[in-house]
Amino acid sequence: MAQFKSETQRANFVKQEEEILEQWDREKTFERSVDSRKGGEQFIFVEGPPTANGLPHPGHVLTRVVKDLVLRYKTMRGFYVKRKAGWDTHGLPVEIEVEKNLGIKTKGEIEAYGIEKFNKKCKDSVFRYEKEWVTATKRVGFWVDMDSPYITFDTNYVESVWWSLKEIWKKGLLYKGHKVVPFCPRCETTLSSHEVAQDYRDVEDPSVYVKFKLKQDEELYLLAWTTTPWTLLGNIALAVHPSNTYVKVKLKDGAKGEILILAEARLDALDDEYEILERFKGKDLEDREYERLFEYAKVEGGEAHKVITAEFVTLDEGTGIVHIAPAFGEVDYEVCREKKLGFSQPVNSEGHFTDEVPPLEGMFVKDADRQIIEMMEQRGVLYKESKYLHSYPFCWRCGSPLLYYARESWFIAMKSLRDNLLANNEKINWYPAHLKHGRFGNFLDGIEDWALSRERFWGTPLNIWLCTECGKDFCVGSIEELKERATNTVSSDPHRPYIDEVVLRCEDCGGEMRRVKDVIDCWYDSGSAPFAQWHYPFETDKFKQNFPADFITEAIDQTRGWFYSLLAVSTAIFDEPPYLNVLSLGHILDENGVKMSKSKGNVVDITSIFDNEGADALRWYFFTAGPLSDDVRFSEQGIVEKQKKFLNTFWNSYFFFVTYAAIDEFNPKAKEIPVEKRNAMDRWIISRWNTLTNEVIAAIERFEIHVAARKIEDFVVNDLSNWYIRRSRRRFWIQEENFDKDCAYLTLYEVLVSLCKLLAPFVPFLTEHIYQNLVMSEDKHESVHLCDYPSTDETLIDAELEDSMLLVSKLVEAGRRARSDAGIKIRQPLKDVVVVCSAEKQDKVASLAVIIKDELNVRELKLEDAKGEFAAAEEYKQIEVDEDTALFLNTGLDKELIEEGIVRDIVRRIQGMRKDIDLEYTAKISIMYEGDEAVKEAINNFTDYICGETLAVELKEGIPSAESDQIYVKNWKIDKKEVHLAIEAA
RNA sequence: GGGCUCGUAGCUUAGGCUGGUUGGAGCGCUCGGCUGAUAACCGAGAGGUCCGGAGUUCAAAUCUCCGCGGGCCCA
Repeated sequence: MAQFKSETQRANFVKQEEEILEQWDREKTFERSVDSRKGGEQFIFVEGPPTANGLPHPGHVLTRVVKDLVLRYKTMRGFYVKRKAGWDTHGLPVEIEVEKNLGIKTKGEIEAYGIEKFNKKCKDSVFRYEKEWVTATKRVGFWVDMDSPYITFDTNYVESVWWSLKEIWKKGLLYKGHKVVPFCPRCETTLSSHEVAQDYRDVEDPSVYVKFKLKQDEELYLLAWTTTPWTLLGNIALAVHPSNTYVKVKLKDGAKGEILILAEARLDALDDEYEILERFKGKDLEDREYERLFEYAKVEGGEAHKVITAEFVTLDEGTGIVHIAPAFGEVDYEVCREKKLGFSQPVNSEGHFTDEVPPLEGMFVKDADRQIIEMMEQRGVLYKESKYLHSYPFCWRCGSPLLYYARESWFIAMKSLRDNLLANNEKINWYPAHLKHGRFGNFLDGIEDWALSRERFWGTPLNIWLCTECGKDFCVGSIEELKERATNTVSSDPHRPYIDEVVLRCEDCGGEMRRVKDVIDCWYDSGSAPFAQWHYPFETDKFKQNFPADFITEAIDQTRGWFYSLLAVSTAIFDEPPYLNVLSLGHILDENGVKMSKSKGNVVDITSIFDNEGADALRWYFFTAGPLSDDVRFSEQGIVEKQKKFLNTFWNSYFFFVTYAAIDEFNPKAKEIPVEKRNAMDRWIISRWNTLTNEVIAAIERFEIHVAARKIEDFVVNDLSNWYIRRSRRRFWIQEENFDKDCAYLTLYEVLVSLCKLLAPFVPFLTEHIYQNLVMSEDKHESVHLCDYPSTDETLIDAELEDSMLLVSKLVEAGRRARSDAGIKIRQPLKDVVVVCSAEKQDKVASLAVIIKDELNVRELKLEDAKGEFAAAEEYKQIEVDEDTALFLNTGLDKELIEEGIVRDIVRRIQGMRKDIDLEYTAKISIMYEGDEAVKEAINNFTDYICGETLAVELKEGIPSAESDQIYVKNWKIDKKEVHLAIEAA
């Protein structure tokens, strides 16, 4: 039979991982691992699609290894786990990347360049870093099917998205309205909220207090405040808080004795002395009409210039009277819509005043502030003016101040689905749990309609056609329907500009129908993944078998991103939750706790981690760092430490085993020894392993990955390596056939193999490497990833034994402390140690007495009842272990003990010398020595012991003075005695 | 500005839900020991305003409130 392959003491993890990768590729291990579970219960996963137009960074790698861990685990637990990769390919970020490359900035420039060419570039750009993504994904060990991924620009995908929008349209949930969006007047484009967040600056704006004269009352003014005077041209209403107190005040002097109204809490805003004439609630002002400030702009669609009440009015700043301009503020727009007020838009799409405002026509709004203030002053409606410092958003591309500006937009009426969203959210398990009713639940509570359309180029075209004659809208739900209804040819590419050419016939009036020029928000694309990846409903089965998902995971920023868009789309169409468990991950910060970003230049290059420490070290670092929901301060040093502490220790446990198993030609298949026949150490480590397995599975099921990983690490480092193997070493060194040695081999072998399985989802490379060498198979490789996940054998858990061992380790600790206090090193044997404890503990200690004697290097262990009065002689050193346990160490020495101490020192030195000259473990040697009488006598009395320990065939006095390459000489000082030792291979 | 979350030794962290001996551990540091699997390990030591403040309580790292700082989302 095949022998275990021998290993080097220091592992080359990176090289091993690369070999494993090749092997997985060659042997299609991933495909086999999935296929082997066909017929098993499904565990459904949906991949949150990344965009491959930038390099993957550590955060992406984290989500990928977490996905991988859970999916490998579930697979090993017997579930059939399909893993379709996905790519998010549409959207503004892609367009911006292309604009940059083309050196253009405005929509006009794009149109001049040609939408066809532009979109072609977008399509190419999307996969610019595909190779890097695929490489990193494979390298980190994420098993996902990248050969047949879903791609959001695919015609099939687009068709499914169209179908879903038609469902929403049929339910009457798709409507056209206005949305106030941040708009860059220079780039002529709206900005996403993400882009807006990129450049907030503290700026000084004019702070103006404006008097609005109430109708019917002479010289009675409402005092309003604004920092954007140019928006006053679009004023439609003034808002007050319904229940706050407002006052009518008479200004004492310098201000013509006029009378103003403002919130009582904001009287500080007045510069003048005043007298309060009257107090009333904001509600009392409702519906009072006031005179327009400027008579220029047209007002359409409703009433205007009256006082309304609104809860959002605050008393933190201003006057408690808020100027409302629906064209320039989101809240303004909403409240006007609610109160059915009119709309006024005196500014064009480049941010210049239109001809509705002759004195300012053609002026850029921000530049008009000065002139507007002067105009107000002339009319006597300006109460006062000052400067105001606040943070205001700027265009991150060109640095222009952004304007908030009402644009036409298509909406999904999510507000009307609020209760359904909340009900579906109840069916979802959130990790961490606080998100469910915290961040996410609160967000759903205050949900707004989804502004779906984007006035852009590269995206899923909005599938709505409008009749140019009668204005009727029609939503196309499939390619087939499009072809049926089209009066001209339909391109096979559903994108702009081809789709823009398709003309339909209006069923009502026979007029021409043309498509709305917009594309849709790419979040809707990815939110459609559960069905669109299967081209539902055009291919039915696959979707039905894969919905809803059992598990998704992404980082915390996706709560209002993908986590929401999935729920929103699924609720609107199926009224079901699209996923049942969602794991939200923290972010990767740099070493100083600051977010990694390109602009700060602190993004860690993940490929160098792969090349230096390897994927397993990185994975283990992530899994043990802390709860997955917490942010991680990423440090390469931390990864190196994990490698040293955990991977090396695991490797060395394995290395120890194969090294001796090779020497002994141990064959695990030839032995079968029931656990109960093995010794206490064996039964203990097996019990510990079974306890561990229980804990690990429970923790993974709770998504407490760090708890599982840390428990395994503790087991490997402390229980297995530093206790079981260290304590059992001598059993492996026995040269002849021996039952106890077989027990040790078998136990260590079983634990290592089981550990490989337990650890396989965590560190898939190292476990594969070790497993394949341990589980020998001549014809083909078996993979650890094709194994079943281990389960606990409760009959092998011996709680009492685990307990006893704990007590033993405490006693050993105490004994060492006693030695340390008495200044007697461990190599010096001592006569006895006395343990005073309860009868119950005595039994436990007695069963493991050998271990204590050996660890403490004492000849005898005596037990005394705690109740009895143990009178220790003078030479006993006492140490308290716990309330009812004490340990007494006999520090008295006699000649024999001293001699043995010397001898053990000599053996230790010789072993060190063997190591110095790299002797094989099994090589025989000759020993030569020189020393004083005491040394000579000790050596003579313990010749057999020395020879046995050091594999010496000869032990003689005198070291040849002649230089020889064969002889290795070293001079030592043992307890202040000069000792010269020499060894030579025999 | 709002919501959520995190903040424990130089660094990484346990404990916190359920308040109760001197707040544990690892890395690093000092001293000593052990070592033919392990740049490993063991013993002792130095190192803590448990972010700050207030409150509840006989008792607060833990519960409550207000701040400060990091992160995310929203404005």
